[in-house]
Amino acid sequence: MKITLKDGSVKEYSQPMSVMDIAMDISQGLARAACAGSVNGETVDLRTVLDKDCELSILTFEDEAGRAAYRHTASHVLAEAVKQLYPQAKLAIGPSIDTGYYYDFDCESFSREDLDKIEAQMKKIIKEGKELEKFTLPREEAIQFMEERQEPYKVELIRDLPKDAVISFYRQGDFVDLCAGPHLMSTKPIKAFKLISSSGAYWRGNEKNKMLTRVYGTAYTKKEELKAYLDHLEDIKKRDHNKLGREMELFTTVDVIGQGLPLLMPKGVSIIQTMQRWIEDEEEKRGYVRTKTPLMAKSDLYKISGHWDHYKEGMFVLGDEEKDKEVFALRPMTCPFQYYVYKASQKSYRDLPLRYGETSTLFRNEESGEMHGLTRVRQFTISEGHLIVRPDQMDEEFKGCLDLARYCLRTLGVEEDVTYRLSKWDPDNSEKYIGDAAVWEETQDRIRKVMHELEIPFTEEVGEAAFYGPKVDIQAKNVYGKEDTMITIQWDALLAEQFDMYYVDQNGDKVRPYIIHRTSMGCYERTLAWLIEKYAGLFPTWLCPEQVRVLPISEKYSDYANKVLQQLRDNGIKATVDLRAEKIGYKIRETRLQKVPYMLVVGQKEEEEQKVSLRSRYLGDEGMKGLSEFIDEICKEIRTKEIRKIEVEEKAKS
RNA sequence: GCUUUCGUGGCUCAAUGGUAGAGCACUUCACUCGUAAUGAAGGGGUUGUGGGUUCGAUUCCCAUCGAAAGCUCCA
Repeated sequence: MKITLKDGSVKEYSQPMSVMDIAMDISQGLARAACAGSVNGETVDLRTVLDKDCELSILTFEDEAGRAAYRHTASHVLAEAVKQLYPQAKLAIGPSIDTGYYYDFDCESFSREDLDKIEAQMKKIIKEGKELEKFTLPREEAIQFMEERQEPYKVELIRDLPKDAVISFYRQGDFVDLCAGPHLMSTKPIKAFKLISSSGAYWRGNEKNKMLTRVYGTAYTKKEELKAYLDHLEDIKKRDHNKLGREMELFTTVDVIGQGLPLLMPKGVSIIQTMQRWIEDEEEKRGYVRTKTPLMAKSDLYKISGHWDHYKEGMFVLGDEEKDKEVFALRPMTCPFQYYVYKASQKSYRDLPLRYGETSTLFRNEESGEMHGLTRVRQFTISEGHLIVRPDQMDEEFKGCLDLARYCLRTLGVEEDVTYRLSKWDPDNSEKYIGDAAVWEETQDRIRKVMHELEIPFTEEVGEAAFYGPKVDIQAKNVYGKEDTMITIQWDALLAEQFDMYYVDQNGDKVRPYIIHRTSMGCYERTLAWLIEKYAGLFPTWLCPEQVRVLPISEKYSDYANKVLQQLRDNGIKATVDLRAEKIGYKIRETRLQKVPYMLVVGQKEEEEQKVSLRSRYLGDEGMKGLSEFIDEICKEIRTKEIRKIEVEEKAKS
């Protein structure tokens, strides 16, 4: 048999060989690093015996699938340790994940001390360096085997496997786990691992099921890599918007005001205001008209829209249908309000497309565990818009929305940080949606076509659509890797019917328009959170709540400092002055810590020459300069929304 | 909503079943200063809230509100 290796070389063997044997034949080093194999592109266990010609790569920790096998074995070590320390614990599942692995147990929850004990036990197990042995059992025997071992979750998993599936197990010493693999040959190579945390998780991810205890861990081949990862976890906490945003006085929360109701403070408002003005102006350039519609409506409206049936528990309802003549609800979206703006007069095909925009405050009654900083809140403001278009204009208008969204992302400097997702309906769950299958398939095809034409890479996700249509969601990850929707563009061929919207075509017939629901940028609160984390608080100058601070050397130069300040403000620059009787070093330190991009130091020299000494976070001390020259430069930077690279090292805050 | 953890001056944190302490910040005074912390003095907490146990609770128990991580959810 001929084995073609990654580098193109060919090995010939006269008898069947396991992947591990081949690795050993190539080199001892490779055999030591081997985690799994890849045969004709398919990941296999090191124990897999090859008997036909094929292409083989030996996967190590450097390969994604190899890393997964390595960490999966670490999760088995975790499970073995838990079973040794807590024999009554029942095993559920324990896969590898991006950042490591986890294992779910049905048992008492673990404290940090418990995790430390488990870690120590894992060390012992690894030191013993037990071999992992793979074996398979027929279905009935597999069930019986796990029943004898009193593992009800494993029994359930086996019962759900296809009838003809080969059921494999891995054994290390006394510990046996149902597992498809692949795994390392022994527990010995696991060099650097750490249990990160413990939390609850529902069995099979269903909240109706029992809550199990999940232990998260990670594992690396080198101690330094593990340390680097743990340091990274500490580091990202510093950019966490929920911490940094409060520290920088962008927002705060107050117990008595309520969950999910952050208070935006002056600096936070400044950033949001800047973005809002920019977006509103940009939309106007692109032919949008603006509406301003009520924050609440009678229940009747939501009954027409379908929200009363599909989304009532997510709304803040004012009043009681049993007792009150009128029941109101705070709006969770703007759609129907703008539809009634459309319906206020009769429309011709010549009027379309109509692009309505509104800076719209919405209310959603999220469950108490869902709220988070500025990213999941109960009241938020969004650059919401609805385009009422003729069916034949739909593709072009949809493209226009994507173009606007991408312009916004580009300008904010986050274009590279997003992924695009086509969110489709779930045909197996059709009662969650309105309209029939044909409409859904057609609109999904048309969105796909648009995305291909624009050459935007995207993934597809079943069951993520709105109840009235499929959509393109633009997703971003926060510092912890958790994904959120930043921008959404939704294709709606159905709601016009619900609201009896129409236009009159060339023939004088009434025709249903299509609707695009879209945001040009995510909600302002969430976008602010995203930018805080993206820039670690060092926002591009045009977004900074304070762009320049004037620092007089002593109180003697207050008058000149005030004069400089006034000129900056006259030019629309967000500037302040620090007139306190402090030393210049102190004022500079404070200004840097508050992340103000530019400082203008003024003293005797500057006053005599009518200049300023510039110090920026970009280049540090830049020396004396004419004030108008500086104003020209910064105004240009602000006008072009430039994202300047920060060259000056931030000194640690001690 | 569920599991776990947490809640001490504006912020970061310390402490003990026996009348709460530090640093930063704040206020006042002195210094009038040249590129990351000038010095001194002072004010500020019924330890999230409400109960209970106890001679005594900030510490132990219960409830409640809020926060963090994860799960579920996100029209």
